[in-house]
Amino acid sequence: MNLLEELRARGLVEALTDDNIGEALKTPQTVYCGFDPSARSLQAGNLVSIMVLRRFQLAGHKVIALVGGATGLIGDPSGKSAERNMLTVEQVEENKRGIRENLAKILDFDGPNAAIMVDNYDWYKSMSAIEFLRDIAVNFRVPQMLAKESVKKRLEASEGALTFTEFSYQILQGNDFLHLYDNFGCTMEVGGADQWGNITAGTDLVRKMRGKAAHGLTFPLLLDSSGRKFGKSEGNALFMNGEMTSVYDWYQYFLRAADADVIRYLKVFSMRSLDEIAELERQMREKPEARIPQKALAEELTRLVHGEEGLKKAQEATAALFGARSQRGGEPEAGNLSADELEAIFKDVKSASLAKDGIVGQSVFSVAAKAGMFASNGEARRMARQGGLSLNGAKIDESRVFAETDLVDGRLAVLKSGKKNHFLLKVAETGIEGGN
RNA sequence: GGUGGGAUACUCAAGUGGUCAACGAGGGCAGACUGUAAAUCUGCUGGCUUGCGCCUUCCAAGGUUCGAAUCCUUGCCCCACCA
Repeated sequence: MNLLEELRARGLVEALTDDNIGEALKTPQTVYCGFDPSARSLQAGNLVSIMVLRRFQLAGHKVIALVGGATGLIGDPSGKSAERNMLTVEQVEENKRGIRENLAKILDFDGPNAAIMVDNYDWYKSMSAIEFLRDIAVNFRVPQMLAKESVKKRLEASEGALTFTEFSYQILQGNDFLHLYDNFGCTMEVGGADQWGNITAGTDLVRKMRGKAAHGLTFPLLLDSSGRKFGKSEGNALFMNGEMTSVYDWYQYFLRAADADVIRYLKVFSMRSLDEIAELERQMREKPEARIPQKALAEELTRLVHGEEGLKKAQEATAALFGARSQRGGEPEAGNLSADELEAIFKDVKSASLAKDGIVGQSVFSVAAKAGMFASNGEARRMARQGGLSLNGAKIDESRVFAETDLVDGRLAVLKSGKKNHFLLKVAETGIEGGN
C-alpha cells in the first residue's frame, strides 16, 4: 500500500487538489504543513498534522514545519468566528521554541532526511507594503478570495465582521507556499480541512507564477462521537508540553476515549498497521470492558510524546488511582498507601500545599477550594452537596470538617471531585504555596 | 458622511421601569447506571461566612427615577441601506 492509499485507509484524506498526487508521491517530494504559534506548546489537536508529516517523512519525503510567525501576527479567519487576538513578536518567538521541541519528539530533525522548521516571519518582516501589493497581492482576485469557504463562513458567523487584515491572510499563506517552492522545492502542502482555502491559494499561486503543479491535501477535522473537537479535556487544550499538561492527564485523555472513537483515533495517530488495528477492534468487540484499544492508544501516544519514563509515571499513577479499585473492593488512594507512595504517584497529578492551620478544623470543601481545586468556594460547596467530593477515598458531605487524622502520615490527603479528578493536598512547611 | 438597527452570563438567545442574578436552549460539571465507554434519567451552573440576606453583573461613562438590563445623553464597536 502506498502512502496515499494508506492515508486514505486511515481516514486522513478529506480532499486533494488533484488526482495525480499519488503519481507525484512515487518520487520524493517536499511537503509542508503550517503551525500556528499561538501558544508555547502544540496541542493534541495538532497531532493529526504532525503524524501526517511523520508518515510522509518515514515514506522518504522531505518535510517542512512552517511556523506562522508572521501569519500568527495577523490571525487566520479559517474556522474562527471572531477576530483573534494578535500576538506580539516576543510571544511568537517564545512559542516557536516550544513548538520546535514538540515537533522534535515526533519528527526527525537530524539525519539524511531531516525535517526542517521555517518561520514565515523571516520573509515577511522586511517586506514593504509596496512590495507586498505589487509583487504578491496582484496575483490574487478578490472574487476568488471572497468565494472561499473560510471567508464566506466568517462573514456569516460574525455578521460580516472581517477585517481586511484577516481577509489578506490567504495571500500570505499562499505566498508562503510559493516561497517554499522557490527555496526548498516544496510541492505540496497538507493541513486540516479548514485550511483548504489557504492551501489552494498557494497551489494556484505556484501554478500561476511558476507554471508548475503544486499539490494540496487536507485531512478531516477530527471530532469525537459527540461532535466535539478532538483533544479538549474539560474544555482545556491538551498540550504536548508536560509542564502545561501533565503526563498523567495526557495519558488519561486517550485512555478515556469512547469506544465509538478509539479505532478512528488509532488509525489517525498510531503507527500500528491497519491489520493490527483491526485486531484491536476485534478484541474490543469481544471484551469492551478491557479497553484494550484505548490502552494501546494511550500507551503509544504517551510514549511518543513523553518517552518511556513519562509513560511509566502515567501508568503507575493510573494503576494506583484506578487499578486497585475492583480488587480491593474500595477506593485505593489513601488508606492503602503511605504518604511517600502518594507523593510519588501524585508528582504528576494536580497538587497544592496549604499551611496546616488552613486545613485542620476547616470544612473540607473550603479547603479544596482554597487549594485551587475549584474556581470558587461556592463551586466546592456545590460539589460536596451533590456528593461529588471525597476525601481519602470516602465521600464527604458539606458539613464534613477536616480532622488531624485525615492527614496521611500527618502531611498529605487525597481529594477527589467526581470519579476521576484526583488532587493531592500537602501540608506546607511554611506559609502557602500553590502547586500545579 | 447620512439613516435605521444591534451589543445581555461560556455560546446562542429571552427580557423593553419594580415580582431580574436575569426565561429558554446548547455547552460544562456532578449524581444514579456502567467498562475511567456510550446512551438515559436527575441536580447544579456570578461571588460571599448561601433555605427567601448581602455584594458585583446585562458595551462604557454620565443622567432621570423611590427604583433601570429596561428611559435619556454622550462615547465606542458591529450590522444594513444610502452616499
